[in-house]
Amino acid sequence: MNSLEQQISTLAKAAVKALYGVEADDGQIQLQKTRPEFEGNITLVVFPFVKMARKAPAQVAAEIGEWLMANGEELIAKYNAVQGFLNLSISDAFWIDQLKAIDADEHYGHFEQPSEKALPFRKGEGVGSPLMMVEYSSPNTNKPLHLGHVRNNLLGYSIAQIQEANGWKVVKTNIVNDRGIHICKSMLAWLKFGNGETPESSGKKGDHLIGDYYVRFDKEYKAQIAELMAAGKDEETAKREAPLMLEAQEMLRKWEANDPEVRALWARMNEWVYAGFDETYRRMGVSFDKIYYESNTYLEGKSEVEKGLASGVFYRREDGSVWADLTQDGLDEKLLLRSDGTSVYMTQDIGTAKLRFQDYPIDKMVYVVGNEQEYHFKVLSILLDRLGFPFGKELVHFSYGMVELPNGKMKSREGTVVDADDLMDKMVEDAREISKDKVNTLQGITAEEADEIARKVGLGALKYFILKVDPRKNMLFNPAESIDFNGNTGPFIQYTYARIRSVLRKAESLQPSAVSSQLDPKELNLIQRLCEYPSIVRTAGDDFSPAVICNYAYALACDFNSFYHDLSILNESDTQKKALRLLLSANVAKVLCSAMALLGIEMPERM
RNA sequence: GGUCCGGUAGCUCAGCUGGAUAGAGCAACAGCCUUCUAAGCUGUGGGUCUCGGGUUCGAAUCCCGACCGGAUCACCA
Repeated sequence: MNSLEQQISTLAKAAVKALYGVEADDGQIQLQKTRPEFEGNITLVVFPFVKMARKAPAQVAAEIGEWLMANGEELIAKYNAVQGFLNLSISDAFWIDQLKAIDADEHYGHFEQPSEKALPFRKGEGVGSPLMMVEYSSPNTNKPLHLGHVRNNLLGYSIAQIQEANGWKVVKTNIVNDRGIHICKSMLAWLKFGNGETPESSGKKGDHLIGDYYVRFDKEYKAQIAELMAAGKDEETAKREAPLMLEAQEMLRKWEANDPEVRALWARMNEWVYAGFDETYRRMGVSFDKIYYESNTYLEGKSEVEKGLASGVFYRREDGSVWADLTQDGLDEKLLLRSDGTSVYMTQDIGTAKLRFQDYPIDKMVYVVGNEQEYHFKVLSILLDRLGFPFGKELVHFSYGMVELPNGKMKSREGTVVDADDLMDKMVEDAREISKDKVNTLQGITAEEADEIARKVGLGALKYFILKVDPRKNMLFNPAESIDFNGNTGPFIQYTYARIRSVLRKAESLQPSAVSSQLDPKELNLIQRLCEYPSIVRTAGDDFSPAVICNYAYALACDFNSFYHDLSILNESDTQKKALRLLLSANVAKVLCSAMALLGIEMPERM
């Protein structure tokens, strides 16, 4: 609730008290933005008072309207009552004050402290902002990043920005799954079929090179299975006994036993992958404050499980495997250590949590991981809590939906993936193509500037396309249809910004003190929109939803374009009106830029 | 089968803490550039908000029940 809503709310309560002698509670004060087809800015829904007034809704609305006009201290300029809706027109002076306040606030829309709703269990104990750790990306090191990872990375990065704006100290982290059978598969295929190929020798990006051998492994493995089945084995047996699989498993055992050769190869190939990932991350514009590797955390997890075993949180079965009993919580029993003593995913996550908590005073832990792992995180939350991690019980699994292709899910091994690097290339290329038609507006720019614009716009289109969808929902990506640059898109918002910047470049300095005191409806509408921004940031933070920011930025850009179309800024002869429009435009640009920054989208000065 | 999530225009999606005649974009059609960037603006057509009950002044929104789609319930990650 912003200050206007607060003021109206207080006045409305007083009106109800004075007119009908009843104390209205907060839940009965329902305010909404007035629909465009009616006159007014803010609307009070009076249905809740109809019973206590024992009058027709329209009459109640009119009575409250009259009272507010008489007692509203010039805040309310006009009112009209339509059925049970009381539409209030707020005075121009109020809006102009709001605009000046927004202009004066360098960090408009950013908060010092998290909202009440988001406050953690350690409330008040620490000094300064509470700390939120956001884990995202978390790739396997056997293949390059694809569109699914892109959604994860963009959501994770954006959520981190949004929470920072909401007053959290945020640590972005990445847990790299750098060990396991999948990496061994790539390693083995490379040894057998690679002929010593390196990123340098082939010119391939390291992660792509490794990914190629992962696919190669699968191909050869399937051939062996087919061979065994042709020789009379059933499928299960063939899968289990295929020589390549046995070799890969042997390699994993050697890795766990610290075999120097296997470890050296593993380290070398992982380095190739990291170099490739770094490039993709840099291009995507995401970053991390701290990176953990599972090869370093899984042993920590084992010892945590041992401790839990000693303290009776877990139990050991006859075959030596270790389990947690979650039946009290309505869940199953969960394996933590296999009978051969090796760790599972859950074990590693416990170990990672331990190290993280040693490294940072975490108040809130957020895992950005797909919705197929909801059960896993439900269990992890309970286990961390039982093991005594303060953030365990309230950990947030920021669960998002899959990215689907027209023919279904993406599968790395089957090659039905949209590669992250290719996709970014394509987007930037498309942006460059489109801007070629705009030579008249972009004349005189250097090749570097043109590259920068294409990069920002192409990536902006991609990021907005992904982030505007409610994270919880599955989303569809059709590679055959290119992502739009018109309509409800990133470039639309960037274009709006570039237009404003162009106007501001041509204008003299801003003079907030010399603005007009009269507002055109389009101007008022824009100011009102700007006023919504802080509460939008709060909602996006509380709900973990970059989509909320997207919707807002789009609405703001729409409002501005309508204003821009109807009213002249630089050619306005009334200097006070001109000053107001410049001030307004500058602040729309500021808020658009701020909102897009929360999405990780950069704004071009011209396009 | 149990649990969780989703179903809104031809397509992609908003709206969901109950409020006025359910909104955008794309696609289709018709207009607007001698004037601050036309990646823009304006208009037209397009809906059984999956279905059936219930709650109430009022339901796309809340509750119950179907149906459809997805995820998950591994000594996988």
